[in-house]
Amino acid sequence: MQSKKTKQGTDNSIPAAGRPVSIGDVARAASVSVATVSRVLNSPERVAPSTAERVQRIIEELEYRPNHFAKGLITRRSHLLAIVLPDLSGEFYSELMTGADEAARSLGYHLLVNSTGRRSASEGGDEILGVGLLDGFVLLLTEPDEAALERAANLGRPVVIVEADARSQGLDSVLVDNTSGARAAAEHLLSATAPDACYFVGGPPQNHDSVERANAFTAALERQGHAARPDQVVFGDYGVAWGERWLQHRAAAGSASSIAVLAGNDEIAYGILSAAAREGIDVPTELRLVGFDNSGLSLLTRPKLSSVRLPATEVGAAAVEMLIRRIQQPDAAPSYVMLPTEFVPRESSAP
Amino acid sequence: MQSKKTKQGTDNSIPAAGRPVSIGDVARAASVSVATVSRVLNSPERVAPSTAERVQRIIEELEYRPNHFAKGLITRRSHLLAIVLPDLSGEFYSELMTGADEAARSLGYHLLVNSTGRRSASEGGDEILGVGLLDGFVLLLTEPDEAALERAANLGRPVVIVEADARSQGLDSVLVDNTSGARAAAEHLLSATAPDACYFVGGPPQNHDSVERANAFTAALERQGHAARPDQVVFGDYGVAWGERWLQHRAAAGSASSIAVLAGNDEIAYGILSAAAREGIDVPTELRLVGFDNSGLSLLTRPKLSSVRLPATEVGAAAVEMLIRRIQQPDAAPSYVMLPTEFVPRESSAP
DNA sequence: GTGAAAGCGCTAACAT
DNA sequence: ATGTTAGCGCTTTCAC
Repeated sequence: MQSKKTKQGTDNSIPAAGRPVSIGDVARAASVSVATVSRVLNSPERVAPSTAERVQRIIEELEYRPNHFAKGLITRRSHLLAIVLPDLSGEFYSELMTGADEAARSLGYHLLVNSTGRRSASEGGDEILGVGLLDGFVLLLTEPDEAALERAANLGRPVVIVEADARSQGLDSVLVDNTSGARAAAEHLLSATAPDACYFVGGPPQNHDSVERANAFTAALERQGHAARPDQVVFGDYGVAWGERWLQHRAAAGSASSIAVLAGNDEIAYGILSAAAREGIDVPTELRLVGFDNSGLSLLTRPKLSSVRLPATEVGAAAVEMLIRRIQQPDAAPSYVMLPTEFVPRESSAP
Repeated sequence: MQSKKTKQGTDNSIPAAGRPVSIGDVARAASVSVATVSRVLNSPERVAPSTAERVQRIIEELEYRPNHFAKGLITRRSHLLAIVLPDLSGEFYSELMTGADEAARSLGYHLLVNSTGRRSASEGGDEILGVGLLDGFVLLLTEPDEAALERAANLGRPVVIVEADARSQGLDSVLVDNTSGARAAAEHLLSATAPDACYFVGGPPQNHDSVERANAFTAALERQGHAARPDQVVFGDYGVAWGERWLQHRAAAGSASSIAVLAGNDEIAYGILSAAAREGIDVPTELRLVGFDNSGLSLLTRPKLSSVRLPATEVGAAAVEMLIRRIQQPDAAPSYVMLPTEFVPRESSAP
């Protein structure tokens, strides 16, 4: 306000002190209209090369930076995306975020990462969704949650769901296919170990991924004509201690040798590995072992841990790409992408 | 545009279809002026309780959501913050982000996390800094980089620097004090092991943290009247293999027993631990071991790894709090915070 | 306590 | 190819 009155200097092409340089300042300095400056910025082909160049020079001289609030007020676009997840830690999430961030950047968007603390992603979402400056959301649901999906669908904004099938709500979704990698891992083990000596030591029995991995394992045995015994497919949790416990138990029963194990994740595998070392069971000659997740841990262990790689960066990238596509074509049919996991052989499962 | 013409229904208190509900729609429905609605939203105490309540009800009925572009156009505030870091992965970063995110949320802000890929945080910053919708930035610099700091200072926007002292540029900064934790760890080792049998197996010699940790270690020995021999303080890299190499080397020389080791990070410690297991050296009875970073790894190993905890969440929270303070008081004197690391005793270093 | 009106900086018709 | 002008939705004096 006052800056209007306190304008100093006689050259009115120089903007008033204090106030940031506006498109009007540029227009005045370049002796063109604001519309032309706007065109130089947004559709340079529609302005004469000579003017474009001159305006551009002034823009740089004045260090003009467009006001995105004003721009967004009209375009209703911020080029800001949010990815909402339950937790920021964990290798899977950070890789996913990296992939998402890269995809966003390469498509001219920026990514707002938001953890919801302990609460469900959709709940926390409500909060961030309120921001209103965001063009769309990637929602990561850890537990399938129909209510959460519904809320997401009623957001009135573009949303992509990760780790849950949201087709029922007409939303785009991207999922991880545990089956492909688990199958490959199981077949790898079966290539040198009899089906009745193969084991799956899984994570929580309620966990969706855990069950999917188990099923792929069971199916692989079945394809060899072997119906898995109950003790061949067991569940526990995703911790090291469970893996240790499992192996100790088998060792005590004298049946921890000449076997092959697919673990529900790398931590379980690590537990099995260290317990085996303590029991004097050699990996991989006496016990062949494959983890899951292909975490950093799998490179640390001796022997190095074979594992199944999750398509984390790909998931992030795919989600963002789908989101941007939806922003640009709000009425396109919902798409559904399933990204494969991949068996990564290392020392711990060598035949 | 066309929605203006296609307004249906005779009750003109009902907003035209298609267009989002605006403050004007609310005003009309409540038979007040837009100014009053604005007041209800921003300074309810300045409006009569009865009107406030009525307006509030209409707001909810209509599910009115303020347009933050319009709001920001005037207030020049988005309540959006960005934290720019070189990499999204790593436990330290994710904890830091969690702390930052929580602090931001609790102060009414939202956090935009941005990785700069391989490039320096300040470089990548330029990109995101251009966004213009952001109220301020937390910049994480891994390598001290005077040029980057200068650019950050000339941003013309609130910035807080993490992991680098930016007082020279008049910027707020928050740092990790390696010394406190390293000192405590060293003293813990010295409490039961002679100074000439204590070792520091560090990370890269160029790394600032690495050197700080080494210096604190050396100083602790000195306080016991012992000047560290060259072989007592060595540098390598931050990998497992370096730890293994170091221990194997000592074992080959027959001097890997009855010693105490402070490792430059947990991975080095893990390397030392597994090599020790292979050499038949018991931890902690023959070799007392402390890691650094207090990573997830330290809970996985057997025995569990003593380590030094980095104040990751605290750093994130402090940075965001400082940033918000600066946004609110742009002319306050630059502050400088140093957060202590903390020794966490576990099994691997038990006397 | 409330309303009228003037912008904030920009884009997008519509003219020329 | 360029200029004029009318808003976008909101906050904020300034009156009343």
